[in-house]
Amino acid sequence: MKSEKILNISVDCVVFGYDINTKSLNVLLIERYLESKGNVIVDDHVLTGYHVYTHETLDQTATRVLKELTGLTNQYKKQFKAFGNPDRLTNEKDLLWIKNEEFNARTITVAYYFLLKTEDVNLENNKNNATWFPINNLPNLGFDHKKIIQEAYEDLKVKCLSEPIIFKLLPDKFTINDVQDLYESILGIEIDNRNFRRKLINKKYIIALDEKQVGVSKRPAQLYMFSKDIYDKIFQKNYLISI
Amino acid sequence: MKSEKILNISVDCVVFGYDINTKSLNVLLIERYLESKGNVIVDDHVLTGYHVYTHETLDQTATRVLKELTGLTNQYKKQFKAFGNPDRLTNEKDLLWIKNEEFNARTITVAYYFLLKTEDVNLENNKNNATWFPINNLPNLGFDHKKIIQEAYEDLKVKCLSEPIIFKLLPDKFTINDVQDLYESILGIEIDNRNFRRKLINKKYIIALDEKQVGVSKRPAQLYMFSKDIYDKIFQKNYLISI
DNA sequence: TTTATAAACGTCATATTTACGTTTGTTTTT
DNA sequence: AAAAACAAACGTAAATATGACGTTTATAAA
Repeated sequence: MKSEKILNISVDCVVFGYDINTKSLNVLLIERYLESKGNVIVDDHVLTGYHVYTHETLDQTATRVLKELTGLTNQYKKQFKAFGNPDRLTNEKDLLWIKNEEFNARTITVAYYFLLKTEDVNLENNKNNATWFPINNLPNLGFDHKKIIQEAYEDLKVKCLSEPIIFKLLPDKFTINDVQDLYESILGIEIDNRNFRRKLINKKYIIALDEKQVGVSKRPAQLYMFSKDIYDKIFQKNYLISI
Repeated sequence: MKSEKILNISVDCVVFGYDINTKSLNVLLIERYLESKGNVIVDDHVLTGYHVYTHETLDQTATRVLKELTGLTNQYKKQFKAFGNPDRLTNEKDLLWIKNEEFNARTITVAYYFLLKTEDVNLENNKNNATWFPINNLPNLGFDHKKIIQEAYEDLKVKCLSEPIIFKLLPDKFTINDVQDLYESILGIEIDNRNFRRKLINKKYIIALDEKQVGVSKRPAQLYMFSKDIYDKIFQKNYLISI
């Protein structure tokens, strides 16, 4: 680690990963553990984050934090909100933790979320006991990180309806049902398969490959890919007012 | 002004105001002026903003900044992005200004935008020479405020298509054509009046009043209002996937 | 009373959505 | 080799929404 001045500002990262096998939208959390004189004082989970170095952009901090946690670079990243209430880190456990780690309780954090595939992350021998948790079954969370995750999730829900970010959570080659399963996971709704299928297949930027699933125990499904190039050409501007 | 510690974090506010008479979407800017030994060194415009006090939430800072500028409270406010690149305030003029005002060049700013009506703001005897500028005809801007305004505007463009925030820019009682004019101003497009009219009138939350325009030199138009209550009931969730 | 003009209404073709039923192609079982 | 199981894939008809226009109407001003 370079020795570098830090600002009283941090970046926290909500790492969303989709597990295509279990059809589960997960969040990557690290363990926060502190004991004193044999007593466990803090034992919960938090988002991964770090202070912003003086020479860094906020985006660079986020990228660095993700890389240190997962080894991954070039993943979809979105800055979605800054959190800076004076009372955001003032519960008892957090204050003990802050004292131990020697940072300032009034830290403003700029929160990002990442979208990636759980299968791309190797969690073996990671130092922070990083673990995936289903978005609907989160553990006890420290600081105000429950709120941060919730707001990230809300942003994701809204955004996936109007932008093709869903494909960031899927492998390059996917089936129509994969996409439907993912929408259902994120939104918590059921979608009619026949209508969804037709809608998606009719998109110019959803491209059928000369490939099918392999190793499945039922009729193997057609594989598709998403073409960002075609998408960008079509959607210069779609001014549909749908209030 | 209370004497209060400040953090190395500021809030900048993009104040959007719609002038229903000139049909112009405007941004409220203040003058930045500095001379030294008779020479004008800095003379341009900037957003209004201020450092975050240690006791304040970011939202409170934004509210305070708007109040000091316009006297208004309870206006629509949205935190849309944090800007914190190390080089964001490093051009020559900005450095001179920063030196003069004695603040730190590495200031991270959390940017908000407000939506209100120009007519609600009284600009007489305001200290900062605050002036409205049409969004499409902005003056020279200091710091990275041009970029901040552009990003606010992009966010507004996207958001006004899917959320009824447009009514925050209009008086409580408006005509259908007022709404169309505003959409056209914001989006820079032309909309078919007959189709727009039908679409809007069919919304349950657009309520015809027992009132018409007064003092117009043509057939006076029917006045409508927007009902947030009805809107919220209808749009618990509208899961239309429109990627 | 007429005229000018913006407000307001109407129509039709096409596209999209919703709500279902049916067929097909694999793998697995018999 | 045939049958069964089942998800993948296709189909259809009604309802709703959209896009592109033409027409009528109410009011103020002439």
